[in-house]
Amino acid sequence: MREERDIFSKYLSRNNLRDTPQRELILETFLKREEHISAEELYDVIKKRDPSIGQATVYRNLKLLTEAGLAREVVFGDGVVRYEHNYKHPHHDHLICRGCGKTVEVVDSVIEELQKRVAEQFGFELTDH
Amino acid sequence: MREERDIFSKYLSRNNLRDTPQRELILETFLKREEHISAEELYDVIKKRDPSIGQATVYRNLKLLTEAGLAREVVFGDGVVRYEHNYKHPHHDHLICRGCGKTVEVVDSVIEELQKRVAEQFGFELTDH
DNA sequence: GCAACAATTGATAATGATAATCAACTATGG
DNA sequence: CCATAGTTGATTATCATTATCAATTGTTGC
Repeated sequence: MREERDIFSKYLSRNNLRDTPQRELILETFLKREEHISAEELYDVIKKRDPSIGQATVYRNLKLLTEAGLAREVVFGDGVVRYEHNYKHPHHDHLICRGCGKTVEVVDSVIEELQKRVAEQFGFELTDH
Repeated sequence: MREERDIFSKYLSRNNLRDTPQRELILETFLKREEHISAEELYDVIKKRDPSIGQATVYRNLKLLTEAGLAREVVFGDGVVRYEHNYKHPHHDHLICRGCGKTVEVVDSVIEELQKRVAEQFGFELTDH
């Protein structure tokens, strides 16, 4: 948590961005959540602590956290972008139940390696999937 | 093309749905396209042949084609659903260039098998990814 | 500490893709 | 050919997200 905070404030000053109470609240709330969360959901949580916060601010700063390398976008295909931890939370895949929406995080190093190889075979550099 | 048409009309009659010129035009235009296409893009193409067609009709019937097993939705994460052939076009993955958007279709049976295995290991039945 | 200035915020309007609505129209079975 | 139920096209609504903009607030140099 301290580390993430450091990364964030370094990112801010390095980019001439400002440290605001809203940003700190958003960062803190995001870090507390271990599962992926949408901007809307995070907004709902944050509103309880600071009802004056605007949802645009949450959207904006989740993007900022992504740029700072602390968050990562995940797209499940239901039209909602979710965010999960990126710092010290290595890449993984998600199994998503079509029935109840429950998700499980999985990693298979063999699959990962094969995917990379397939991509390179076609002249692609694998950044994500 | 004949086969697809048969599948479609069978699907229609089996479900008390009607055969309309719009549906035929949409099916035909969709079948001609080998690459994935969005509802909007398909609408643009179809408009040239029948300017009176409504885009809602295109959206509706692409869904219908999907239910009939002729089309399949693909989600690339840019907020647009695209459709590709499903009949006699087995499952594959897409490599998508972040720069130019170019896509390549790939299949790796080892990856597929491993994915299935990982899913089952967590009690999931793999339907898609 | 404070003025000056640029970054940030919150509210709100705009956007873009897709879905819902509904009156007019049309395919199909009898 | 008629009745009925499905379909269409136009339009409005929705939902997530982004843009706008005036008001506010960090920050930096003095």
